[in-house]
Amino acid sequence: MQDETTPPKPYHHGSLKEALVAAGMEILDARGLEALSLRAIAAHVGVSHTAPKNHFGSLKGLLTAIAANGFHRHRTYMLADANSDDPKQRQRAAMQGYVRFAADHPHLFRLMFSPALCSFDDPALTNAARASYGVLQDIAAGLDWDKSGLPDGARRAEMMLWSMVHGFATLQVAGMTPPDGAMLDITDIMPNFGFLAQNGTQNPHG
Amino acid sequence: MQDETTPPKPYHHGSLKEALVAAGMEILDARGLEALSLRAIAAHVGVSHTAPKNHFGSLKGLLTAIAANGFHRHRTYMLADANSDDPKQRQRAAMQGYVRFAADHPHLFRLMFSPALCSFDDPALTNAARASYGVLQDIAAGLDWDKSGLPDGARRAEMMLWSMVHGFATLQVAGMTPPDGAMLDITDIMPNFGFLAQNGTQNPHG
DNA sequence: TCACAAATGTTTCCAATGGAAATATACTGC
DNA sequence: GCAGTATATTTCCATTGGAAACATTTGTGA
Repeated sequence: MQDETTPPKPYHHGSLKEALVAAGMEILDARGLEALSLRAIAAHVGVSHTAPKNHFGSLKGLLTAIAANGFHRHRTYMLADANSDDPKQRQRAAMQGYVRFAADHPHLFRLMFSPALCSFDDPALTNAARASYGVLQDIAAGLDWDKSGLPDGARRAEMMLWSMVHGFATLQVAGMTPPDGAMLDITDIMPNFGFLAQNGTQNPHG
Repeated sequence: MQDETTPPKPYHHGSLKEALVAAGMEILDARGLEALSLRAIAAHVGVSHTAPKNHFGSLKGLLTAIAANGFHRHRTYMLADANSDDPKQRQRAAMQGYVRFAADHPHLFRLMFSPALCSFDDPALTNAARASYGVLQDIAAGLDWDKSGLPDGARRAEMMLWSMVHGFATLQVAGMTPPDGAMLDITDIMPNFGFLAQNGTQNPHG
């Protein structure tokens, strides 16, 4: 009963690993994190729900690979305007990229910061996450917000910057905006640290 | 076969609604958000897994009630030192309370900010969340960080404060601390806004 | 007091999920 | 060619949330 002109579906997929990650991304963006089941991903590729086990061990392993891929994209978003001449512009772009990524891929963003879903013991994931964090580190290094005299200024600067932008993105993804709810830009809530200050069109007083 | 001295378990619980919420809290703190199933909560109280439906409609309804209760506790944490004479001390205490709540009840904290798990259409939840947010609003109102000249300064001050403290708490709950990982205090990463500056023992340079 | 409705719980059943185990098929090195 | 490994399927199972039918208690109005 097999049509001879169309070759039968091969038993082996050939690049199932990559296909599963790609399928997961599509499901995430199209139907959300709650729809991202092992069976749904497998069905999207056209394999049985136990096939992924050979490549990822378990659902958590697959989600971990998806999250790692997400961190690569995340970093790309932050480096969007990395070639700009103006360092302030680069800094602004990185912050906005962090938030824009979360807005464009809210479910992927949630997955990436859910240790219950993906394993941060996996080197591929931790390396990707660290690379993404590195962009923030570079920015924080150029920051002179700290007049306290406390030690560990660099680490505290990073944590301040990360907390602010991550909190902003997280709350936005969760749909939690202040009561009256108009959309804000991350650069509009940043204090003036001697960076992000001369905000061109938006801040004529800089 | 029923022992006549011990009355048989009554068919009706009497205060199942409250008991289920309390059971959920205990499971959250003891076994985590992933263990918080409808059946687990019901079993903890000693009723069938369909009994909660009469009071909460569905699992999501029950989780919503638990989250609402969580926001009340959250607010209590933030108001821990609300009677202090020093306004700076009150502000510090509120920030630290926000973070301390997340550290003490990480799974409850995650639940409270998971719109996929609990319904923010429920007035009980939104009211509790708003009350908690009100504490932050009061603090932000006393903040003079904004020299930008942009409009909506109050709302942006709130969002800045909320983003920073929520991001810090969220990252901490997710186990994401900067690479070298020593624990920081939220007040040690806050910029000097003319508040939180004179940090007594920790900041002799204030 | 009694009939009857409403509220509260239970039992039973069902579909969906992730995973384990056994099996089938294809590739690879010798 | 042929054994051994890698890849994928089929089958089975425990767990989960929910729907439906039924049981028990409580409340209400004549």
